[in-house]
Amino acid sequence: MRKLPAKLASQLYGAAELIAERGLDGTKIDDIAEATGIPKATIYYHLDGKNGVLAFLLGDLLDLIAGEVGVAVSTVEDARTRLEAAVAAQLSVMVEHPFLCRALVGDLGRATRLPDLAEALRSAFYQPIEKLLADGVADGSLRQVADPGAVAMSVFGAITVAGLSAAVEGSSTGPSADAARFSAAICELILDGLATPRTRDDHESGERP
Amino acid sequence: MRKLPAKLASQLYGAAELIAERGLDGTKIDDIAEATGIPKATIYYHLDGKNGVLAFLLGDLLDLIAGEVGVAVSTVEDARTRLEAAVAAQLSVMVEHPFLCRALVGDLGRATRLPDLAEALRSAFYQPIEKLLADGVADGSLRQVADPGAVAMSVFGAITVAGLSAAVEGSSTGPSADAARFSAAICELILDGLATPRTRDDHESGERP
DNA sequence: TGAAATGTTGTACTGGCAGTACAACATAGG
DNA sequence: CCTATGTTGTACTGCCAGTACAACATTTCA
Repeated sequence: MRKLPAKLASQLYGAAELIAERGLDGTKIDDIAEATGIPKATIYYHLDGKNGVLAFLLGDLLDLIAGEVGVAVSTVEDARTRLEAAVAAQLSVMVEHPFLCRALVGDLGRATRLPDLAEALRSAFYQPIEKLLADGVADGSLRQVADPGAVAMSVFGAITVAGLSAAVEGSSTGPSADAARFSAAICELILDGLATPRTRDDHESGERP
Repeated sequence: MRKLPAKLASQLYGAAELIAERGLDGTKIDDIAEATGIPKATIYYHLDGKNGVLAFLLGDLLDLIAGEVGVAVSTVEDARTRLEAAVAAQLSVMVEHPFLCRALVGDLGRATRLPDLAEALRSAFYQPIEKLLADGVADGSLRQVADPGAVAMSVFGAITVAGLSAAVEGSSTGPSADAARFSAAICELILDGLATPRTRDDHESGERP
């Protein structure tokens, strides 16, 4: 069931929009066959049914994200700069694959129940961030926080939800402009915060009860 | 659908864990009937099938969240303080209803395709935040940002994903401790940001001596 | 009280669709 | 040319959501 021929793989992408639009449940195997031009029997020959189709498509997306983020993160810059690059990379891949992102969010439950995908999700989205935050504390470019795990999860949420919303909504300005806009907004938020300077000073004397 | 009798409503909650665990697809109507003690025919008499069950459960959760957050937001404090209260309120409801939260995230696609729920989702989660950010700029307790919509979406993501993860993971310390921990982490992040003070000065020309 | 309205439930059935079985056909490569 | 492996049409199976409906229960109110 592994190593799908390249031709079939590319045809399969034709199913992404369908799945994004109606969800996997609302999509019949015969619809997928028709939309992709791959006969039903052939789909079953290579893939493990509907879930297999989803797993293939999303696995690809996650690999792509993990790859781009991986590149963005492996520079010699300080962690803060790499964090900005990682945010931009993740958003850019997401915005360029709106159908896959919509399929992902729409069938998130299924995706997390497919063992490989659950792990791929984690390593594409969450882990790079967790690591960057730790690096940042080490190299002094990011603040030490009280609960790094919880903060990493929130940062992950901020980026991912923004990315999904960008992917879902589409835009007038084109994908790369979108990615840049969201990326700037997220970095502004997670790096500088929303408190006005006055309020910030109130806090710096004593950390918290 | 008409108004479900209170007794049935309370029994229906027995289905939440099932749905959270296996997803709505993996849950047969007969399983729901057995788990709740409500005969299948009765379920169909009152509700619109499986989706109806999900819609009822999630609708309830969203109302609860919207309600608590609504209370937290309607004080006379400044927007920043109210934002902290709203975060705490949302997390506390989420952590207290882990099964419903897991069902929500697992069947997010379905949920967003159920018209009432899509709107309820938006008004429970996103809108209060959007409003608070605007209020904060007005009353000076929060910074003006370049792209308020994108920032609101990210804040929404930070809170919601953290809440979901708290709900999914469960905890050793008990629900209210969890909510407090995450709430503190999120506020630290979205109010003060992660950049070290040195780096912050690089950005805001005349802010601090 | 009694009878109509409304709700409750068991049982039996239907239809749609995922997944399977398999045979016929194609193609590659050794 | 013969065997491996891949491709595809067709026909079938089994599961399960949803429906139909009749029998029974409870509430309402005249």
